[in-house]
Amino acid sequence: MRRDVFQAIADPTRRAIIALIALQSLTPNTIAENFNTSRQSISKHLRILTECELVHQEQQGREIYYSLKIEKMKEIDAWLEQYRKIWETRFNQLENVLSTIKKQAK
Amino acid sequence: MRRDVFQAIADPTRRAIIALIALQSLTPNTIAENFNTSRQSISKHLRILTECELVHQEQQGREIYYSLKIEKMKEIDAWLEQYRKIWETRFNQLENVLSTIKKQAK
DNA sequence: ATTTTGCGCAACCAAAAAGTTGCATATATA
DNA sequence: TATATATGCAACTTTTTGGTTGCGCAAAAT
Repeated sequence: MRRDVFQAIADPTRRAIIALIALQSLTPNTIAENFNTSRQSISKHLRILTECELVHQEQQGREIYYSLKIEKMKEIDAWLEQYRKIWETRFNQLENVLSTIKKQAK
Repeated sequence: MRRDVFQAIADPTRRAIIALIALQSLTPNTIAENFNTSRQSISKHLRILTECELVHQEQQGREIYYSLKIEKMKEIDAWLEQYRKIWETRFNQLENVLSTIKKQAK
């Protein structure tokens, strides 16, 4: 059972859940109301998100509030960093080319 | 058949392929040499990456060179942006709290 | 011209994932 | 106390995915 952040965000429903609980804690039922799927399937997605340590649970009476562990999202950001470097370099190279052309035009 | 960038990067082999061809174009055979899986399975991953428009193919005789379309990676970056805003805001809030504590300490 | 090489594609298979159904458990409420 | 509500969990089904095998085709090498 692969269980990492990349796997977690691969599913569109999970990305939508992430977006929902990014700013406020919500219960499974409330989350499920936003989708046209069953509570149980949302529950399953929440379990996966929990296993990936992407969400935090807080029991309050018989309700469980789920919220996003935003720090975990930084893992994706960190992975992306290497590619960000590449596209920035390419952009700079393009800039150099453009400025060279400019100079030659004078 | 869902086919988006998030689905593409969900598989560790595909992430490794992306890393491999990020800086230089490679043929399927060369890519496959870096893994202990068959050429065909790599070929299949390349097809998925192509369908997601994450890679670019360039035929050269009977060889096909694959390279990363780095711009596509920016889609992930764009998606991440909304969460980056959140964690930066939270950091600033923490900063405010800390500076308030500092002031009170004086 | 024949053989080898690089590749994609389709068919198949096993494993995993997504969703459903049914239940158990704990907390509220009447 | 009996009932309703919120939830997790396990079993089952269907769909998707990753991988293999076996082709066919075109380009290179012999």
